[in-house]
Amino acid sequence: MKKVETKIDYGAILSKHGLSKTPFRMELLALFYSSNKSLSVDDIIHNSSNEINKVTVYRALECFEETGLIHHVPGKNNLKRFSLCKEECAPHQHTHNHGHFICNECDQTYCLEDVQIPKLAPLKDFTIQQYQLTLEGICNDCNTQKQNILNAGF
Amino acid sequence: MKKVETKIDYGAILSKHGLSKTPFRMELLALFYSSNKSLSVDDIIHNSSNEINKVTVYRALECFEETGLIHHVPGKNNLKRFSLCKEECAPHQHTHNHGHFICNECDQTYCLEDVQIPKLAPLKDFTIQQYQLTLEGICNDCNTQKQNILNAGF
DNA sequence: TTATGTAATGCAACCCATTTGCTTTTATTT
DNA sequence: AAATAAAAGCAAATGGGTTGCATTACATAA
Repeated sequence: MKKVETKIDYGAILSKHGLSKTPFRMELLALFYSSNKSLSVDDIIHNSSNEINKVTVYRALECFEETGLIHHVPGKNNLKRFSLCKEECAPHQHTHNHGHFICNECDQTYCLEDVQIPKLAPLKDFTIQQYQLTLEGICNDCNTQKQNILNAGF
Repeated sequence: MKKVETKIDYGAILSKHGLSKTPFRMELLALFYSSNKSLSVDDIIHNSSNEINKVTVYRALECFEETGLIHHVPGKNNLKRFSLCKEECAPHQHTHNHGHFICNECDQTYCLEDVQIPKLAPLKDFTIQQYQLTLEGICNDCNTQKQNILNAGF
């Protein structure tokens, strides 16, 4: 069976969200689409084909988030991390009802699209606006890596 | 009915955890025991009776956490916050299965001891070590404060 | 396609929480 | 009280993130 190549028009997506389609932003969007992991500013800088200023990265991420393209996820070490919004998110109104997984080995954050957060009863002392579920542990990438090291004979 | 005054021997607690009982650490421990909120480094410095160096605070918090006296909680603005461990926590092995509430008004973090996180089924791609539920919204302190301002006639 | 307003980039410098190295002081142990 | 270990203090560094401003690239309409 032939695999369907879905070509994504990143330029169109940017335009639709009122953003200029610059080379860097095209590449950044592509990077988000091609990664199942979240991205930090460092990840982005290291994965860019051209030298890119960190301020530019921060500002692009800010715009992307404001227009509903990406959302920030909880991260290790007080580090900013962002993931693609799979569902349609309105600008300034992200509604992500999924959990997140943080790997204690590689500090990566994954979105758990299929882990829904259970509805909560209202609390006496607090007005809840939103809530999130964060799991911590070891991701498969790191697990298999460790396994390989063990098998190598240590 | 007479309220039972439970006098806590902070010195004994420190010793039990292998820590020297210095004036500052005694006071710090007392501060944690007397607060139902989490504490930031700033909170601690402002609530200390003597001038205290921030490095000292950071290192005390580190020790306290390592020995299982306190645990760090998720905080607003990438700020470190800590809360007393109510349950017994082993050193290097905190097991807090309760939720946390972050107030978007005062940036305070509260431990929700009575909000248990529902057990999760194991995940295919991840080994879960622990998980936490973080709520966001407005705490009662801030709510009533706002109410008072409204009632004042604005 | 060229002019023009707007958005994006780059650079330097800054902010501020947290960390590190090292010395001095204080607490604990013998 | 002396010796040892832990904690506190100080100065300086680290590093993620931000701001102001000048420059360049993009988008739109003439």
